[in-house]
Parts: sequence; structure tokens; C-alpha cells
Amino acid sequence: MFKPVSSRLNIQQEEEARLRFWRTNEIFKKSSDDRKDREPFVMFEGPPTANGKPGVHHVLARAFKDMFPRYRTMQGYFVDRRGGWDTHGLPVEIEVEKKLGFTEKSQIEEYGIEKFNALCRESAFSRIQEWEKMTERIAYWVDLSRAYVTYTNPYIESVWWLLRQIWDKDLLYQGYKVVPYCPRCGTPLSNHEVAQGYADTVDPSITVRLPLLDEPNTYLLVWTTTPWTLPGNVAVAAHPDVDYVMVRVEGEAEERLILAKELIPLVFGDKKVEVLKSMKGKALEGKKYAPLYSFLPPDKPAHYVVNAEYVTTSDGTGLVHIAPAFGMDDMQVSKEYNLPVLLTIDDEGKFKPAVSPWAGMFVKDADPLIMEDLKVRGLLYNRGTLTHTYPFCWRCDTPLLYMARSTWFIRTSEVKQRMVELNQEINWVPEHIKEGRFGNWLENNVDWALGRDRYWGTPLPVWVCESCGHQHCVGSVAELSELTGEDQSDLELHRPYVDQVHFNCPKCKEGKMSRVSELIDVWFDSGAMPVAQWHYPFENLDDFKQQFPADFICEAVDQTRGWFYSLLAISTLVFDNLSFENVICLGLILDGEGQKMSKHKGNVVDPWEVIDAYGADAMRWYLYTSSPPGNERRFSTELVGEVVRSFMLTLWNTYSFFVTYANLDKWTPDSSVIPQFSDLDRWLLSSLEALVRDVTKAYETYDVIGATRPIEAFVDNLSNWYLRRSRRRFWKSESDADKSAAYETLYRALVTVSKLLAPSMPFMAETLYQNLVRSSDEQAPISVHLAEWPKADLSMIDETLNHQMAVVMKLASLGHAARNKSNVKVRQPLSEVAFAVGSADELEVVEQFREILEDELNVKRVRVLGGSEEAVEYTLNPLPKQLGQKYRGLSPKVRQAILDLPAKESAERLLAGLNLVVKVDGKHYEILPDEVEVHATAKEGFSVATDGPYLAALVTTISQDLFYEGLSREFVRRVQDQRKSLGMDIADRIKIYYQATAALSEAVKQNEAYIAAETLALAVLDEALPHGLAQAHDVFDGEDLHFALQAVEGAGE
RNA sequence: GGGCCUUUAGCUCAGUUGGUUAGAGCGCGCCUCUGAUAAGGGCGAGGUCUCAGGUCCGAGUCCUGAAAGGCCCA
Repeated sequence: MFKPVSSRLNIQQEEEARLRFWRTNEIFKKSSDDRKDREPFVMFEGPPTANGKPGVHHVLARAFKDMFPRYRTMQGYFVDRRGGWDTHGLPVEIEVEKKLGFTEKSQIEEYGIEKFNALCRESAFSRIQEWEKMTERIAYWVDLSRAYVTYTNPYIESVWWLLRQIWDKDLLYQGYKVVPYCPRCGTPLSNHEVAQGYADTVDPSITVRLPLLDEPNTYLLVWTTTPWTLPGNVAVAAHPDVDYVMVRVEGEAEERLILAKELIPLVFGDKKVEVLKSMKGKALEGKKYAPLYSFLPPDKPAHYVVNAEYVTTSDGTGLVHIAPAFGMDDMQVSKEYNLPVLLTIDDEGKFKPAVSPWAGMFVKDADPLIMEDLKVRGLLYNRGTLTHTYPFCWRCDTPLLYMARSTWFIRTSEVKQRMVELNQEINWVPEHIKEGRFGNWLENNVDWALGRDRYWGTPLPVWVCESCGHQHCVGSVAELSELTGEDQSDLELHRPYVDQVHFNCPKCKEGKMSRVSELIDVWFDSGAMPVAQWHYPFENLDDFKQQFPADFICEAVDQTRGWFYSLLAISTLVFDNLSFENVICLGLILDGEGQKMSKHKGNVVDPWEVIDAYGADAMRWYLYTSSPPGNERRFSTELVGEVVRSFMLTLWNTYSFFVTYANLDKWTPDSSVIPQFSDLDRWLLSSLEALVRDVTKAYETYDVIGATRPIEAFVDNLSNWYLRRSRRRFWKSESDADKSAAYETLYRALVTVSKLLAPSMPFMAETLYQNLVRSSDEQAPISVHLAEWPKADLSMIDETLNHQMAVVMKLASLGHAARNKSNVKVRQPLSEVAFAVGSADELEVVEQFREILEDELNVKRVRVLGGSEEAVEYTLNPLPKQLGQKYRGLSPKVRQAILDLPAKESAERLLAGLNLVVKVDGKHYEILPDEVEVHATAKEGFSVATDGPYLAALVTTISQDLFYEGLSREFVRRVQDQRKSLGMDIADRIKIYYQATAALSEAVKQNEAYIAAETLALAVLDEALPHGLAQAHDVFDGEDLHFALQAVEGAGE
């Protein structure tokens, strides 16, 4: 016996029950612990920050992360699903700053780094319980008890080890990075902060003449809006492919000026200009010019023309002044050309003493003075002003300066080619990310700016000698102990503790070594997880070896430059290897209207709202099936409700039907019985095996849509065709071979579907499995998630049958359409339906599946349209695909020639499987039956519905016998309704008392046996209705009916 | 400014190597079926496949350009 199942599905109750079951039986633990000897399937958990609230996008990622490990587990792999938490970084610091009411970075130091970091450590886990609750409820299986945590000493030590490896390869260095900087607050601003402070402002707009050294009286024309950066100038950039010209301007001094050709009108206006010479920017490269200023002596060659792709001709002169200290592009160019960096200003945005004329002056205030100086020296070509948007500090409205700050870099550009190569081996879903967003990012790789001037993070383990400047990168705690001569095993590896560790310089033997002040980018933390989660190489050497690289990772597209990159960069730098082989890159999640969810708009969907309404399965299923993973997706509670109605309830009802009737018949799975399958059964099983094949293939190729949508389609067919067509087989009282074949078929389908659904709908799958499998087979694995993934039995797949059944369904649908057109309800039997199909092969279908069609359409006879019986009109439809591919440019003529043939004769030939012959341009061509479709039209006396070549023609004349039969069916339906509303059991026997108008009464008498059988009536009595019974009254087809039902105790069974 | 993605019915989405009259679900209107069903079936209304060129016997699909929206970077 199966556990009885209500036809009503209580999702919350079921899902909660499964959660309890998994918890009590430790199913998740078993799913990995019992398999440690198996081949591993490795998934990395991209660590979320637990101090933020888990949102729908987190559910999205976790849903996708969950399905592949579940699938692999069922395929017999060992999947170690270890969780992780990202605990460092600015979001945590900002949270704490807010709590303390800080607005300035300096307040943190006043407050004390020790106390501050202690609060950060606490805050990092502030929402961990919410995360745990959410994670469990959506059935994301991940081991949080062993989760790696980025702030722990072992984790940090592994990160130190990685940095040391990079250091040893000479790829970790100190350099300059240009950042948006507020000179008043004395701090760089994050991108987010900069974005807040853009405003329109008026700046000077000047063009300067730079004299070429080797060509007398020749000048480069250079444009800038920041005169104060000119003392820091070290080069001039030209675009290599842009056309430049050397010109002389009439009516001006006898001098030659160089600029981009395109910009002549912009620079000279109406003045007459004589072009002396043209050249590409490439040709200018290397030309030296006299520097404007020489306050700071350059320590490398400088003051010449360089080439840079970013130069535009949209304004200025097409020649761009390069001051590496004051522009991000400038800095980039200076690295390529190894140019010196002239830092002419101090931390307060004032000129350094060396810049003597303006020393101590705020740079913006010096602009007019510098212009005046250039004018006096004859180097200013023209001056004006320009209104543009420029960033200001959101706190104090001071104009931001882009300026170079010293920081630490990893020379990733060194391994760029290798990263590009390794990227080729990664399977990206969707594929375009590989060459597109990620590929381009790699191509444009610049050195990884690693340093952060913050407090809560992994400290950069570089110590510097105060006297000789020697630098030492520490790769382990043991090494630090050795260097200091003290046991450092208990040292807390955060600031301020590490900052208090000093040792003698190993080089000069006298200087004191102190740690640099920087922390490292948190992306390095997360990218280090393949190594650091194991505290490799200090322990767990085997675990690391087994669990690297990952088979699969999955995060949203915003991680391309985040985690995806940091994983690849670190593994390339240290192991010359990739760190993940397959990656699903998820699109953003939008609200029901397609708007980005933001707190600001108030359109953020709380995942709990959805879970409470429809459960986790429905939410997961929606996320998997609504659109491809890489797409943006819309999300709302209503959309998830769709899933419940259209898919889950259909499946549930099929399941509940099966259980109800199987229990009634005491049917149990018995492998010893060889069932006699009908065509319908064979069709369902064929579809089922094809489904297993397709879904398995989809899982193997990380095709989420392919792993889910086909199941939905199958369940729809199962319920709305197989079951609808098989109901009577389950109802009939005798238990014969046909009935057991139906049970066997339906049972196999449901059990298989439950396994196929296990990775995607873990709750529903478990519910089905427990009742269908575990209740009768104690040897079976205790949970569907420990069960073996089904293997497709390809011998069961019959493509011909699948196609035939598709035709049958099409014809049935047309039959219904024809009935509908003539307004004859299905309950009214009709004498006959005739079908037409497009080809000879399909003609057989009508005969072979006659019974199904008769029953479905409630007709006495099913046949093929045409033959000798009636006049049928045919038209020919040449198929463009077949003809086009065969005849190419000739196909329009061939098509016309076919249409010119006598239609009836040709159609009959084609339906008999014979060729046609057409003549085009004097040549004869054989036309095959599958190159032309035949469309038939019934001439008269039918109600007709068509679709392409398919046609159903219904004879709608109703004889008296047919009418009476129709009336008795109506009668039966009324009785059945009444049984149901009286709450009778399906198997209850009854007596029917009725009083009806003449025709109905006659109809009932003629069909009494039928009525009795359908309604389980022992008697159908045309008598006065006994008192004490619930009476029913109805009017239909112009007839009037009163009746009452009486249950017959002890009868039946 | 650069890169990538998206654009098909009121909504959410399919649309195979280019191939018949562009489909499905939801929603809407009408009808119908039901002893598994919160459902199912049928009919109907609803489409310049964002636009403009091009290639081809044939373009929603391929190419070029443009527009709108989104994401990332500058």
C-alpha cells in the first residue's frame, strides 16, 4: 500500500516535512560522507558576505549552484560541498563606521584599530543565521559547519603563502596608482563616492606649444584643461593611426605647428592654414621636445612623443599631454613606455617646494599663474574656458584631483598571455562571456592593484627596513617566528597586531623591519579559496590535490572582473593552471516589470515572500525554466505562482490519481510480472526514455533549460494525454494484464520523473520517491538524493511511434475543433469522423490508433477521408525546404510547375507513395512524395477543421439513437456530480431514483446497462423519489430531470 | 568613449544547420469537458519579429549600419 495522497497539495507542509526528514536522517551528510572513495566532482562555493541580507539574487545563485552537485551525486560521484564566507573588506568596515557614526577615515584611528577591527569581526557574521535559514529552506546543500572563513589565521596564512610565491617570481611590486583623491579630506574616494559628486564646472581650456628638439621652429600643439598638471608633464601622446599634419597659419609667426588633421577647423577656426606635411601618429613616436618645466629632474628618459590608442580627435588637438601622476590613462602609458612619474604636489593638493614659483599653493589656485607664465614665455598658443562635468568630493565639495598614490601591484600583465590561453579551456555558459566580457577583460589586462589603505582585511605581509629600504615578503607564520626569534603561532594576523611585529633587517643587519601599512584587495582573498580553504600547503595536502581545480562554479555576471578573474589570475600566477573548468555565469535579476531591483525604487522582492507563498521548489523551478541562465530575468511572486499551477499541480494530481487507484486495486510494483503494453504505454515509455536521455545530456553539458523544460513537457503529456486516454483502464473492475500494464507504465513514469526532478525540485522529488519507492522497497536508497540516476534504455525509444502519436494528438485536436465549430458537445456521440493527412506514411496512423480517436472524439467510426466514398478536393503544397535545397535557384520554377499539374491526380499519386514528373526549361525532374504536401478539402456534409495538411471532417447528423445516447451521458454526468457532492466513496454502490420528461426517460431506459455500469448503480428506477434522500433537479437539452441517489450498504466489492 | 548582452502577441518566453501560414504558456472573451485536477480541451481577438540596407530561390534567423534598454569598464 502507498500512503494515501490528497488531491490537494499543501506545499508548505510537504516541504517542511522533507526538511525534517533530511535533517533527522542526515541525508546531506550521507550524500557526501559515504562516497569519499568515489571519483570527485569539485564545486567551489563563491563566498558571500554574511553581513548583507540574503536577497533574491543570492537565492538565484544558490539554486543554480545546487543542481549540478545533486546530479553528480546521483551519478555516483563524491561531491564535497564546502561552504565559505567572505568576511573582509570595505562593506564590513562601512557598516561598522555607520554604527559608530563615523564620517572620516581618521576617526577610525582615533577610535583605535584594535577595537574597530573587533567590531568588524563581529559584524561580518551579523546575519549569518538569516543566511543559514535561507540556505536550508531552499535546499541548497552546502556544509556550513566546515565553511572556510577568510578572516581566520589559517586562511590568512595560506594567502600569505600565495603572495610569497608571487613575490618569489618577482611579480609583486610597489608602484603608483592614480586614484580620485580629495585633498581636503586627505583620502582617495571609491568609485561609488566619486559617482555621487559630479557637477558642471568651468575650467581653463588652453593650448600649449611644445618646441621639437630636432626640428627648429616646429611645435607640437597640446591641449589641456588642467594647467597645474603641466609641471608634471613627461610626454605627449598621439594615436598611432590618426592622420597628423604640420601646418603654417597665415598671418601668424613663421612657425610650424603639428596637430591632428581632423582638428584644424576646431583649433584655427576661419584662419587660413597651409598644410606642409602629413603623417600618421605612428611616425611621430619618439620625437623629442623641450620640457615646459624642469622643477623635478626625471630619473628616466622623458619628453618625447608616445603612441596611445585612447587618444581621440573629438576635442583638443589630437595630441595629449601626459602627466603620469595625474591621470589613469597617463599612468598606463607611462608604464608601457617606462616613463618617470613626477609627483609635483603633496597630500594636501599643494605644490611641493621644488616647484618653486608656486610652492605651497593649492594647485587649482595656481592655474592662472601658470598660464601667465606660459604666456610670458611665448608657449601659450591660446586660452579659453570650458564647461564640463567634473567630480567633487561628496563630503566637502572640494574638486577631486586624480593623483598617483604609492601602492602594491601584482604584475598580472606578465602572465596575460597564459591567462588568455587557459581561458580557452574553460567552458563558459553562456559561451559569449568567454571571448566577450571575460576575454576582453583579459586582453586589456593591467597589473592588479592589490594594496588598500584600510583596516579590516588581510595584511600585506611585506616588511621594509627603515634604514636600508630592504623589503621582505613573509610566507608563513613559522617564517615570521624565525625572523623575530619568537614563537608567533598565537599572533592574530590582523592589524594592529601584525603591525607591532618587528625584526632586524636580514640585509643590513641593523635596520628595524616594519610591515607596510597596506591590506590587500578582498578579491585576492576570495580568489585564494581553492588553496586557503585547506590551509594549504601547511596541511591537507591531499585534500587540496583532490579538490583542485573545480569542475564547476557558478556566480552572477558581475563576478567576471571579481571572483572569476581572481580565481584564474591566482591559479595562473602560482600553479600555471586554471582553477575552474565549467562556469555558469548568471544574468541579473529584475523585478516583474523588468526594472533592476534596488532599495531606492522599493521594488526588491523578498525571497521569503515567494517561499511563503509557493515554496522553494516552485521558486527554483521558475529560476531554471524562465529563461537561459545568462539572461537577465524578471522575477515576481506572481510569476512563481504560475509554476505551481501549470506544472506542480499537474504532476501532483497525476501522482495522487495513481496512488488512489493503485491502493484501490492493491497494486504494487512487481518486477516478476511481464506487462502487456499497449501502443499508448509503449509511446509513453518511449517518451520517458527519450526524456531521460535528453535530460542527462543536458546535465552533462551544463544546459539548465535542457535539464528542466523537457520534464515539464513530459508531465503535460503524461497527464493530459496518457492519463486522460487511460482513465478507463484504471477504472474497470477486473484486474487484467492491460490494467497492470497501465499501472506499470504510470508507475515507471512517476518514479523516473521523481529522479529526474531530484536536482531541480528536491522536495517534490523526495515526496514522490518516498511514497512510490521507499514504501514498497526497503532495500532502495533512503532518499531520492542518494538514489542512482536513471540510465536511458535506448531500445525503448521508438521515434516512429513518437511521431505517430504526435499526429494522433493533432488529429484529436482537430476533431475537437470541428465539433466546436458546429457546436456539438463531446458528450453527444456522432456517427463518424474522417481524417486527412499530408503523406502516405501518416495514413496508417488513423487505422492504427482508431480506438483512441473514437473514444477521445466520441464517434462511432473513424476513417480516412477520400477513396471511393466521396469527392475530395486536393491542393498541392510544394515544400520550400526540400525543393529549395535540391533545386536552388531553379526552385521557384519547379514550384510553379508542380502547382500547374492536375491537383487531384497528382495528390492521389503522392498519397500512394508515387513520384511526380515536372518539366522545367525543357528538362524533366522527378518530384518525390516527401517534397510535396497534400492538402485535402472535404466538399460538403461535414464540419471541418484543418491545420496544414491535417484535416478532420465530422459528420454531424444526429440520429435518434445517438441523441438518446447523448442524453444518457448527460444523465450519467448528473449522477456522478451528485455522488461527488454527497461525498460518496468512489467504490460505493447506489440506487438511482429518477423522474424525467418523455425523451429523457426513454433514453435512460434504452441505455440502462450503460448507466448502471458507469455509476456503479444496482438499479435505475423510474419511480417517485423516496423521502429522506437528497434530491437533485436539472434541465438540459430541453429535458427535465429530478433524481435522488441512495447508497446501498454492504453491496459491491 | 569602449566592450558585451537584450529587443518576437497585453505579459513571460520558444523559434533547430536560413525553409510551409512565426509558436507556447499566462491574461482576456466565448464555448466545452470532468469520479485525478487549484485543472483540461476548443474557438477567437491580439505580431510592420525595434528600424534601415545587404546576401540568398528563400531572412525572425546570416552580414552591415542605426535606435532603445541593460551590465561592465573608462
